[in-house]
Amino acid sequence: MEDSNNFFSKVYVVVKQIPYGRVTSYGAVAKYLGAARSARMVGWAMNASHSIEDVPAHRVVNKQGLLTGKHHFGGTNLMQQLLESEGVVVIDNQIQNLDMYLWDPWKELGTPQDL
DNA sequence: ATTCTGACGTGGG
DNA sequence: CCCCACGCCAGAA
Repeated sequence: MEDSNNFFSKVYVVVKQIPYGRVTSYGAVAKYLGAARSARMVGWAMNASHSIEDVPAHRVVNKQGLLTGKHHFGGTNLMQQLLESEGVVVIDNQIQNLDMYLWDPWKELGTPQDL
């Protein structure tokens, strides 16, 4: 648990930096961490984060802006409700104006030097 | 130990 | 435009 000072921990750090009403993609986070081709692990980390820390997993979607992991949130449309609650327009598990809500780690955090 | 799957992404046909 | 396969790594059967 506390030994998750690896890829998982990195993912949590980045995801936790996502501001309110913002979203990012698994691939973006993965690439930011240097594992551009391990986007799957990001999603896997989210699943683990469920029992570790308060990681806003609902702010992490696939590159299409589709709420692929909404099924893992417990409820059926809980993820969508959370996003809409933050001002994000979500229709049929699909984020509208994704380009407007997309949060780029490089743009906000800069280079992954602290990681 | 082996096999498959998985909250993805990209590329090829 | 749609379908399929590969890569990546970790965990479960």
